[in-house]
Amino acid sequence: MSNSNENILNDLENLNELLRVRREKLNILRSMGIEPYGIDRFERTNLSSDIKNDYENFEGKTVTLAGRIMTKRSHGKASFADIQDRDGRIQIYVRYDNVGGKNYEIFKLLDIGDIIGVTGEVFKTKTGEITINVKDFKLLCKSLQVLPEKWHGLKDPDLRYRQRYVDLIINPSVREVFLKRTKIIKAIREFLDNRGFLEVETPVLHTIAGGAAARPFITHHNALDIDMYLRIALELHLKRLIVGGFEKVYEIGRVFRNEGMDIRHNPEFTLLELYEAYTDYHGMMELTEQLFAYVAEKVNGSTKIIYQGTEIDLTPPWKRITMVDAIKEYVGIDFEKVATDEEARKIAKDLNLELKKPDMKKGEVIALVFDELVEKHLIQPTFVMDYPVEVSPLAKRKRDNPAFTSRFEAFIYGREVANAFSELNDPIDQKERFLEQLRQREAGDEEAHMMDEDFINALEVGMPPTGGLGIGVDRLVMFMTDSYSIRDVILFPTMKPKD
RNA sequence: GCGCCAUUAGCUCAGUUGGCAGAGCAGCUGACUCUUAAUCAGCGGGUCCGGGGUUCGAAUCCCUGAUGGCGCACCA
Repeated sequence: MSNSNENILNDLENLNELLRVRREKLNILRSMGIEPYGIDRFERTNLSSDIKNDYENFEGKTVTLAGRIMTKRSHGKASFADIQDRDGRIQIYVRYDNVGGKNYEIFKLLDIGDIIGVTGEVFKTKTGEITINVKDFKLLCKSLQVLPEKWHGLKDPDLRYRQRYVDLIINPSVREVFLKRTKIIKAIREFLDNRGFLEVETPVLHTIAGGAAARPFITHHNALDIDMYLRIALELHLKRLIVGGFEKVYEIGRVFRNEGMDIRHNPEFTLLELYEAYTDYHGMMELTEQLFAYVAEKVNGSTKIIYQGTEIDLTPPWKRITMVDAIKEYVGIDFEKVATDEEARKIAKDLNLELKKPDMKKGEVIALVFDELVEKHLIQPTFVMDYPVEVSPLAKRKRDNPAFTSRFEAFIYGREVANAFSELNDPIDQKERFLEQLRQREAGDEEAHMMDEDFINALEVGMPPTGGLGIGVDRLVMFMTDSYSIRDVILFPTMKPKD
């Protein structure tokens, strides 16, 4: 302990001047009998916002507040400062007359970034600023780092993400986004709880990474000496719970996909999945549009939002169109008239689309054409229904057309925001589809689904007709907060270490 | 993974044709008891992202590496 203190002192000369000065002040304060990290507990009577929002009631009253010093303006024997607590900033006024000579000297040693508690009387300065006339103050924490400057704040994205704590101190709009994120998640829970859904928790560590097509992160369990996967979806466990008789379940949880990163993808992200027995994907469409409308109304006060300058109307009901009709509408090609895989592949080539593999099936070509040429047009909320069975290994086939499934994805601003289907509950069909995925895996598709024998067993026990829905919570938050990048709605986005 | 761009004081940014490293804020010293981008006077502060190279001379040009941003690819 004393050794490390000496080391810190010995290092003073190697420190940048600004940092050295702060450590020197720390020592001076200690020599004056102030221990800057010595206070365990500080009782406040109010937050800054209490006083600012209700000045008439507080005028002349004595209050105790605490917060971080954000600006300091000293005028000889009187000083002003702004302190920031969780609800905002308020000005304090510290006079030599009021606090005494020694305390005034201590106050002069305080820096922007230090955290103090103050007690004093509420008044308005002659320029009209609501202010605390400080009678007594305590240093609660000395800051040894320098905060970014008051005009331009912290802009460097690298620093903002790596030192989010500084970003949150300096940039009020960042704090607003994350407060809203919390409100959104709370609103989702309210919405689902009110409809009788049961919130559950399922494993994050999987021995089979199922429920989605994605590359998983691999980790290792030492005691069992087996590799495990971080989950890529919640789906297969939640459906086991439907088999188990819960009937309406949801989970809001972190999933992990070992893929590229960009403005819409973070390696770990928050997924909402819900399953409801005895309904189908039409029920899920209704639920999806109601959920979005509820959340928007709750956090923004309107079902209309502006995203990156575009007004988006989330008011139900949303447009519904089948994938084949959407392609007909936006590309002018009618896949109902396409009979063979060869014919479908020729269409893709004529459209200058690159086939991901030489033997692509018709359904895969339909999905490709949709992804490449239709998705980006779907700005207003749109349900795209009836996905090809080849790209939907967990969805129920349409009885009148088994090449397609009772599945939809919802699109807003050209982005997928929800994925849902009538859940496949035929264990034999499910097993065949897993086997087909395995064949693709053998052929080199690392993202093909894995076989999950126990899930097949659950389906053999019997799952009622069920509708299931997945929503990317981060993307929902992006829309509600008008955020350009997913990193702006994740407190600590994944960053590569420096060096 | 590929391409483009960025990286200069704690922060935000200038830096011309390759010729002494700059400003504002922050900091320090002094003055100032209702200021609020406080003011006034003075002072200090640099691994110009790292490593190589070209050159009499490199923040500036070339090569290479790191991190970040954007776009593309990947992501049904």
